[in-house]
Amino acid sequence: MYIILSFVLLYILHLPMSILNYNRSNNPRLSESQEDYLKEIFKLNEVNTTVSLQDLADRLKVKPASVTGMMKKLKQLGLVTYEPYKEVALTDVGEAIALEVLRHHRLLELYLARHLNYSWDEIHEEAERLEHVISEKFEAAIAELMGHPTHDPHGDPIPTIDLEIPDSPNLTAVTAVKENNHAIIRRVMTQDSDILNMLSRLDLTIHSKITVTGKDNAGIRIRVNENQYLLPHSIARFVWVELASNI
Amino acid sequence: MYIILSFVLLYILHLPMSILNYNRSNNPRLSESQEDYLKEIFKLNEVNTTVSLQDLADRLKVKPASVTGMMKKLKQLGLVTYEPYKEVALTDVGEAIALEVLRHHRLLELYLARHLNYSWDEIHEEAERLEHVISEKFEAAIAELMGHPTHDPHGDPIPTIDLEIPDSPNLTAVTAVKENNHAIIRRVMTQDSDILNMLSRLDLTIHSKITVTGKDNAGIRIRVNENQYLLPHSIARFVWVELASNI
DNA sequence: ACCTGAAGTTAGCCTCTCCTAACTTTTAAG
DNA sequence: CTTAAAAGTTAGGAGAGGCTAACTTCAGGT
Repeated sequence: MYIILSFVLLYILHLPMSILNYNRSNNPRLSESQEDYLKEIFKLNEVNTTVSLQDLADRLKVKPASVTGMMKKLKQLGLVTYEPYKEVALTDVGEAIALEVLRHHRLLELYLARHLNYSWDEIHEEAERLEHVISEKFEAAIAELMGHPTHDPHGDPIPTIDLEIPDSPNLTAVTAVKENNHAIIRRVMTQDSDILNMLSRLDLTIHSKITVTGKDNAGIRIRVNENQYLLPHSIARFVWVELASNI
Repeated sequence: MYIILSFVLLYILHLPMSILNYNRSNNPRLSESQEDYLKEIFKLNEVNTTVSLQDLADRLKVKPASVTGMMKKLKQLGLVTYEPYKEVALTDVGEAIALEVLRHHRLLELYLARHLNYSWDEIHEEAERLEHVISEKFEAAIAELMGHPTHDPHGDPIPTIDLEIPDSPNLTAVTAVKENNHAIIRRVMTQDSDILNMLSRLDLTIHSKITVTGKDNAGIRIRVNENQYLLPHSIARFVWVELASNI
């Protein structure tokens, strides 16, 4: 009864229905698996133009057959668009849910680092489990406590409460920086704890100031705090920087 | 290989195997359901002499048939003792796991209250979901941050790292306090948020000092901070106090 | 000692998410 | 333009954890 009334009210007020969809608490509660699928589709979509089921299967560590099955279910729920043998994409509602989960994840990563003394190679795994179970109240509480931060400890943007992705500075791959140029590390696009751990042992973390001193086919040579390091391509490819004129 | 070596080492050193069992990280990872069953058996066992499957079914909001099924599984895993048509009890390993989950729960409740401004009627539900997914590191971090507390916001004891239940003061049911006697509230044995919410609106919370001013069959009359209230039996029965000679 | 109702069990079924194996469609290389 | 490899689908099944309905066992009151 109240539900019907709400719809009538919405119609009278000419409000877009979509604002309802974007409020996660109004959506049917999804399983953790389903949230993971949506989140992964979103992340792949940021990198690739098109999302293949194979990629999805690799990232989620399941077999392609399982992905096909889940895509049918998510389509049924109106969260993805998909036809057999075609690529997948999120609907607006699906994307909203993905962003909500991503917001939880990244807020949690920052919270763990700032308030519970986690190092940046430990936060991902813990946030991966917590992101599905925290309430809106928990989300609001930590966001408030941290002053509504815009980026997590890896430099990844944290979706706002309205599920917008905040602007990031214009970034360059560190591998593309010219010799003798200065730069500030702004984003490290991996969650591999060995790599993160190694980077921080070299004093390389978000906001570190570096100078590129040379490049060869082994990797890229940089100076940080008076120290010289060779950053192999296998690691350098994850590091994104903001160019700086001086240092 | 290393595993075999560890066992050999244990044998040489004559260490009891059981110390391994008591370390949860060495136990096979249980499902959230299984953890909930163990926790509930433990809590029922604290109150009743014997744990019936019916009680368990009620507490877990599940049908008795499901409990029978799970008991078989937990027995298989060596976590409970049980024969058809007989009562259930935890084994030492089962109890250790129950205490570990309870420790997570109660530490989380206190953490939410102290650090994220949750009121005591909101903490239980959130902790109920988080308790299963936090790591040992998370547990250690919040325990450390709070100075290894012994009791949660409802006055329930928090099992120590070694899974011992800390001593609590000798408590009396508030309904058993004599007229004109003083007492301090030390434990409120319910998680019902309506009741908790109502109590805190009356300034009744852990460590509140009260005086019993009268009793009749509607309930018990008390004074708190110059205010007089009637506490109905339906609520008073959850409140446990420490007797105080003066106030 | 018996009977009845409560407590507990069993069998069979459901949904969820994953799997394998065999198949079909798409794509890209020659 | 053909064709083989890659990508995706289908069918059938596993196991976890619920359920209902029908059954068995137990325990208390007369």
